[in-house]
Amino acid sequence: MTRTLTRKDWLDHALQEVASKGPAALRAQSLAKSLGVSRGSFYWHFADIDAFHDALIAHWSVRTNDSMMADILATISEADQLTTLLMRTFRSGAALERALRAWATHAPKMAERIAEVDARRIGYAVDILERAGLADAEAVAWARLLYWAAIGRLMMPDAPHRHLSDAEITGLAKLMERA
Amino acid sequence: MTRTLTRKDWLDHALQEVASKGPAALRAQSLAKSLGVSRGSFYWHFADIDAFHDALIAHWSVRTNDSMMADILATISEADQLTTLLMRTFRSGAALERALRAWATHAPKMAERIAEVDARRIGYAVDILERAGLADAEAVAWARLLYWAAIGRLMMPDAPHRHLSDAEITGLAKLMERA
DNA sequence: AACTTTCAAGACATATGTGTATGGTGCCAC
DNA sequence: GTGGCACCATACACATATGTCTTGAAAGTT
Repeated sequence: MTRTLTRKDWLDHALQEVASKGPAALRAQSLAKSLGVSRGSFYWHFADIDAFHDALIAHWSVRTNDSMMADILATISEADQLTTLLMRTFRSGAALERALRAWATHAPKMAERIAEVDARRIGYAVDILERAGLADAEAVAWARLLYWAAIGRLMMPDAPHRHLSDAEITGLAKLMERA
Repeated sequence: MTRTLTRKDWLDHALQEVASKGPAALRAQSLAKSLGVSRGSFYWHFADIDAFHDALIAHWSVRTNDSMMADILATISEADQLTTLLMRTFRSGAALERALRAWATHAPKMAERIAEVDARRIGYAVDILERAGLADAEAVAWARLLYWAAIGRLMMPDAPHRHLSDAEITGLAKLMERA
């Protein structure tokens, strides 16, 4: 029941819109219409479209990094950490991440942040694999391969297979342990 | 030196544009401008934007399926077929496929064709792995994992790593054979 | 109560997009 | 050589986008 909109309201709403309608929905007029306000509000909170995009990317970036690490570190068993990471990557905000990665293909600033997130996640996967006993080079190779597979799966268009079951994800983790 | 443009000219040019500028470049006016003609030509060759998109998707679909299969079947050694498939997927028209997959995230018709291409490629990978001696279930699991990794790698934003060397791809193929 | 700040509406200029209708130009057939 | 067809330009009506400016309402401040 907020009488007026905040900067954060605009950014949160934009994330919803891009997740469901794609990067083309990230327009001042389109967002204003779906929010039921005029663009006067938009141009009060943000200097222009570019500044808005920058703010949106930053908003998503901090939210993603925070939530992911907290979630993984909260898992009790060390053996389950890889499974948790995989699940988190395969599942979390699938539609949003899919849309943002699509956007990133032709939005360099978004691409930078995505690259940061990827590097962080892969690094964490390497840590887990090394603690599980894999040699350095092998851990890196496997971490990359598994992470690429996670992203590739995420970007696949055939919806019925998009969400892996817990069993399938656990199976992937076990498959890796055999190497 | 064609004096006038053909339907195919428009489609080929559109593929170039979407590869370099993204799905947002698939507009009649934008394409006409970059071709140095007016939209009169566009609306003579195509009924409307939707019909153009359909034609573009079909154009890409046949081109992709034709070239991929011809390329793979032309490889001599059976042992090299997996490597060829991986290379073909990792490399061929990377920018175009990246852009079209980005487009497909919010264009159902494009998503359908992408799904067809994916199914075909994965099916072919399964064949190769089975001929190499893997059991049915394992061949399917590995084919999917490797193909997802290929796509995930393709969609990664950090450019310096986008193109895998021959050695890295061969390494992936070998990594799989150990399982 | 008067004043200021915060937020949003509305009008305006301009750019870019779609789609139609009409007219023009070059080429080929006959 | 003229008639017809294929291809494209131009003009029009309309929708949607950005960004600026002016006005105004509602909340908080003093």
